[in-house]
Amino acid sequence: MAKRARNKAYVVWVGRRPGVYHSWAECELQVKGFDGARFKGFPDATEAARALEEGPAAYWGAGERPRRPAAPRAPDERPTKGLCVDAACNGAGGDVEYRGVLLPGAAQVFHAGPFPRGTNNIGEFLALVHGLAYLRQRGETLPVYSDSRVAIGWVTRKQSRSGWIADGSAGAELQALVRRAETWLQGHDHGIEIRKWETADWGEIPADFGRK
RNA sequence: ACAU
DNA sequence: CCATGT
Ligand SMILES: [Mg+2]
Ligand SMILES: [Mg+2]
Repeated sequence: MAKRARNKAYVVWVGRRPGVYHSWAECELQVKGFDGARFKGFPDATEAARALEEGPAAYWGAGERPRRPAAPRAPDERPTKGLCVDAACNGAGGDVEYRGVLLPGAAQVFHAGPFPRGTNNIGEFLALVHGLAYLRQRGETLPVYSDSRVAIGWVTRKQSRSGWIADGSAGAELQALVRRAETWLQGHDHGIEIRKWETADWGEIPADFGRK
């Protein structure tokens, strides 16, 4: 996997001991639980050092993000019929749960978890497969919506590509559920339409857990 | 970069 | 700010 351009240096303007740090772990010690802390990551130590001189004012936030999400761009086109699925994960390696919600109305029709030691993508994948099985069992012809490109991709190829599954670091229960989901996909021609939920246009998917 |  | 993925 092409690694993301990750921050390598962190400037702490306000914290236990202001300065430049070379790992998030070090930075976090200076900043976590420190009221009014101001800090930011940079690609390298040179940029971080310059930022330390300039002060935090040049770099907007103080750990605060916009309180409200951006407004949907096309709420008029928001789907009114279908099964929406979503997952929640308490950090990579944290607890995973997922659910499905039926439109119109957004009534919850299934929910599973929390299961220990998973990832966002494992949850999104299980949610989507559960949605397909749910619709198939009832002979429903509705589309399923997911906001996860990763999950849609895995389901389309009927196999997950989770690093946490591949190397066995996911919880045993999740490991088994993913395996079962893959087997189910490979054995059923569900014929259900899978659609991407366009969050930027329509707002959060109705199945969202609202924890962000 | 994009989606979470 | 972190992490999981294409
Ligand atoms: Mg989601
Ligand atoms: Mg969500």
